Amino acid sequence: MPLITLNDGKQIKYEKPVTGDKIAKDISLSLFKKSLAIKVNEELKDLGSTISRDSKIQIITIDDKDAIELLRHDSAHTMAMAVQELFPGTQVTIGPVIENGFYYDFARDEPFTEDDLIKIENKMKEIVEKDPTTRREVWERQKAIKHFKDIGEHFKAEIIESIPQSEEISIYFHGDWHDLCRGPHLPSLGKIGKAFKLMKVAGAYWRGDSNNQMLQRIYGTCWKNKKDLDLYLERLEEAEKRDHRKIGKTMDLFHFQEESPGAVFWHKKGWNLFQSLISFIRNTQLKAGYQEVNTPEILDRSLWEKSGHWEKFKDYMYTTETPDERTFAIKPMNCPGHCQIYNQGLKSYKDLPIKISEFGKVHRYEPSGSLHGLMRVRGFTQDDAHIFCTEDQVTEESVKVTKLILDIYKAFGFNDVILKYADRPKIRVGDDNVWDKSEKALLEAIKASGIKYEINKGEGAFYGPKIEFVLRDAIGRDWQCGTLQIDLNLPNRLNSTYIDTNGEKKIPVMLHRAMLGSIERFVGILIEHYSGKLPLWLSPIQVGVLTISSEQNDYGKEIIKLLAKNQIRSIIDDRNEKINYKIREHSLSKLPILLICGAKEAKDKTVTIRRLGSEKQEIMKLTKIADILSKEIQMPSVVSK
RNA sequence: GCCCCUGUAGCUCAAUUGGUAGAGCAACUGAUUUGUAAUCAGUAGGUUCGUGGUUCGAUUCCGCGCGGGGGCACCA
Repeated sequence: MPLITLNDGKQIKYEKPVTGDKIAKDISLSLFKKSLAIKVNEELKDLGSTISRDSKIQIITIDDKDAIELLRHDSAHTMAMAVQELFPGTQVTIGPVIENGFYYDFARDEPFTEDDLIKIENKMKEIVEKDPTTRREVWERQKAIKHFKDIGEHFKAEIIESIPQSEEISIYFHGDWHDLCRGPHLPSLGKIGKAFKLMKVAGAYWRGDSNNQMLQRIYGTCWKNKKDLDLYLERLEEAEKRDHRKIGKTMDLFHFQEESPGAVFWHKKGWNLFQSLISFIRNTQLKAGYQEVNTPEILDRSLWEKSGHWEKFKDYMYTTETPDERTFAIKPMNCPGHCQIYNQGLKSYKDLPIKISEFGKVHRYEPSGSLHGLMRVRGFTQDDAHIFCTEDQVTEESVKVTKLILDIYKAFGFNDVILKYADRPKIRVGDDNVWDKSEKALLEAIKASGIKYEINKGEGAFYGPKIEFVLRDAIGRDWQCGTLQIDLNLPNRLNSTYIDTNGEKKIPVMLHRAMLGSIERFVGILIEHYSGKLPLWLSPIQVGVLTISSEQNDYGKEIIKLLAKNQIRSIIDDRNEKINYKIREHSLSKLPILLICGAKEAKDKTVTIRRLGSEKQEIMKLTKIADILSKEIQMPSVVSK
């Protein structure tokens, strides 16, 4: 005799088991018409499911947070239905809900074309219009396997075989069409509404394994109403406008070319930006007790064998044979080099921690399909550092690194950061008690930061646990940049030691850390974050002096000389063009400060300032300008305690 | 690496059933000396990514290679 408690506290007593739709109807007919599903004791279920025990329930309508997932899941089914109607013989596999939408993976020999997508979307609209009702059945496992094999759905049969025995095999019917599915689903497909759109076709491996067959994945998006759909599409457009590849071209920062895929040609403005970042990091970490070094680009194969990288990554390393028949690898990382510097001379516990940093350029032969503008390249520069310390120092050092990284991010306006913590994997090196210590140290560092974090269980490196630093940009996208890893393995392999208080040789713990990660990639992230409108201190050109007519060209040259003396990066535009033309051109190139000088300014020894994004004009004395601008262009100062 | 799409002037894009390429912006030249987001006129600019093939003829159709894009897989 179930006693149903609604989320407003009201209770309804039923004499026998009751379905969700009955409850909704009993509350009000208008609610029933809107209802999409039911939450029973916090678990989302079909509206038609039966409740036989006392339960706390909530009727889910389009206004509930959970509704959108149902809509997207049903959209995936509708798409599969449409595909199978239009392209008989296509096998369905899986079709989950993802952020902003859904996809479904299909097995079909013929590729889907852009035109097919339109056809499929139209067919989906037809299906939604017909509004087929949903029915759930539970099948006996063997019967289900046989059924799906008989109708040629071999992937589905394989999925059923892998479902744990404890779970039931539920089949959902939408009208005549049916699919194996865990559910829950909407009462009928008409409830999906009209705010959906198919986005793109892509390849995807069956079960995410590159050894398996490649399937065709169709991505779609679905929202609760047209307005939300339009907002989403606008957001995509906005992201496209910010694309660093596009902005990088228009701002003349860098380019790529065929002869070196995945390698950046930095133009003078891009390189200036790049160097500003390095200066900032250099200043900040020198204050935090790091020593900067530089190690060889090319090192003998034997060192990589010793470090273990050869065995694991040799297919992704660039190598070179020299005339004396030696094999060298172009460094894919800096740590073995840093161990060599550490190893020079005997170290005492009193010397630790030793923090070795390098803006090391590394090369990795990344898979061709993974290359993506500055975000994934084959040659990149890390703001890398390795901290050699005793086991007792690990916690303190981890806390310091975490704090330093978060402070650095704040300087760019990245205040929304999350941490991902990955602990010991199944296959690993090192004693469990050292793992215990390392994991504890990292967790303490995370807790000390007060930042929210996620745990990636068993995802740590084979040599130690790690934290990854993920920042959220101005339009809400997440980028993984920094990393802090505890390494219990490499110092041992490369014979790094120190003498402890008892005069015994010990192996130090090594912390790997990068803050921006790849500088190349970070430049890309910044371009997209700021949409090209870089803060003054990062702008390759900070000030443009624009003359109104050629009469003021000498005065303009006087100004840029003054600015250069004060290390303000400036250019003069003394072309014979209208002021409107010059302003437009430099505004489009995202030049932050324009100093306009005409006859009036030249006479009064002033300039008129116009800042990017504002039409306000401000007149300033030439005697003050250097002072004011020098202050404004200062890079942020981070003192991390 | 795998699947699909794609590659035309410095940039953004055109070129009807296959008939050896065209526009805007930029560049260059000249005129204009200009007051807060495009002054006017003229000139020049291309082995249509490379390479084979089909064809009387290929930017267009086909094969291969390379690059780029969207995903998947990978990411020390």
